[in-house]
Amino acid sequence: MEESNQQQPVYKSKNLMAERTRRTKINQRLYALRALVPNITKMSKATILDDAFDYIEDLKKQVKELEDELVEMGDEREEKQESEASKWEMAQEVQKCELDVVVTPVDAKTLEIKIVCEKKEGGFSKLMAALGHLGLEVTSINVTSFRGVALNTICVEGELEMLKPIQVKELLIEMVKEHLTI
Amino acid sequence: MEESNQQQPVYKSKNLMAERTRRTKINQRLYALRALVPNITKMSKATILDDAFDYIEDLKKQVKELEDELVEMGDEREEKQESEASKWEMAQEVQKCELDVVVTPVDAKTLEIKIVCEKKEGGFSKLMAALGHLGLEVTSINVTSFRGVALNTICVEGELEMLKPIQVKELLIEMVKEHLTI
DNA sequence: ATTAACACGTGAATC
DNA sequence: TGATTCACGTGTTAA
Repeated sequence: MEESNQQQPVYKSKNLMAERTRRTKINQRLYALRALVPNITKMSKATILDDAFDYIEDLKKQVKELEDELVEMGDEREEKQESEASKWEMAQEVQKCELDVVVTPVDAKTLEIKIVCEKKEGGFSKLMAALGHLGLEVTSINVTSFRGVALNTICVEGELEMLKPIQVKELLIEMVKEHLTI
Repeated sequence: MEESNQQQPVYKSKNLMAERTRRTKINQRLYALRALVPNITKMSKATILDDAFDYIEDLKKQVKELEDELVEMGDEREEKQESEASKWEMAQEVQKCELDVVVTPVDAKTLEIKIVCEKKEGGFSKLMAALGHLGLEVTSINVTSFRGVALNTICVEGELEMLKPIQVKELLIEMVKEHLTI
């Protein structure tokens, strides 16, 4: 119950409202800051600032560590890529060939390979070895031969980021030319 | 010039000093915070808090991005390590393996061979080579592998007068034990 | 002279 | 109760 006869304080300063809004503003920012900082110990103005300080230092440290770790990994990654690239270059020598090799990507890790070639003693083994050497894991094979012609359907899985179907095809053509077609 | 008769203010509150130290404390933290934050626009209390807020948000964002990037790289790295490790483990496990080799005569010249064994790098090639060495011509192969276990169904033709199914089986078991089970 | 920002002392509330 | 913390109104100062 508010009484009508209560004193209305008379304010001398003109900047009263300005000061009020200023304080409100500061407090708002302060509380916003508090909301942003986890692990608040005490909700005091001083401690809020203190925790914010520590938190910023923590974040700075984290950023620095993560950046260091990242460049480190980046270096390793580049090294690996480079080594694989050189491997790849070695195997890159490709000639034209009129064999029937079809490489079809199934999904991100799987290729379907169809090869029609002349059947040769030991050739199939070498084909398997070649696929293994490319880092491709054979998950399924179906081979039938008739009258000296072999029909190979092979499913392989592997890291295909660096091994595009067309490249696999060219490698296989070379392989087949060299070892299988005779 | 200070006069000796100037009024010394009389303070009513007892918490005057406490309040003074409190304000000093808050201001110290505030200035410390300001020193920690780069790109200060205006040196006002409100703006200091505001800039600190934005800065923390910025740092949080940076940390998150870096972490994501790192996790991504970490996954790739782990995958590679894991693949190589599994390869290594597979290559190391030589002894323990229960084989399942079934040799069934189809006709006078044809055998159907079923082999269930652990999948090994290059093992399949050796199996093919071994069959060739036995004078058996492979006319049909079907291989599927799942979780490191390979299921081979092979049809071979050859001169079987001297090569009974049971002998082929024993030879294959030995062969698989020696080269395939890994 | 107007304004924005600040420090101060004080009363009140909280623990 | 004392000790802390806060909000408030005010005076002051620099732009």
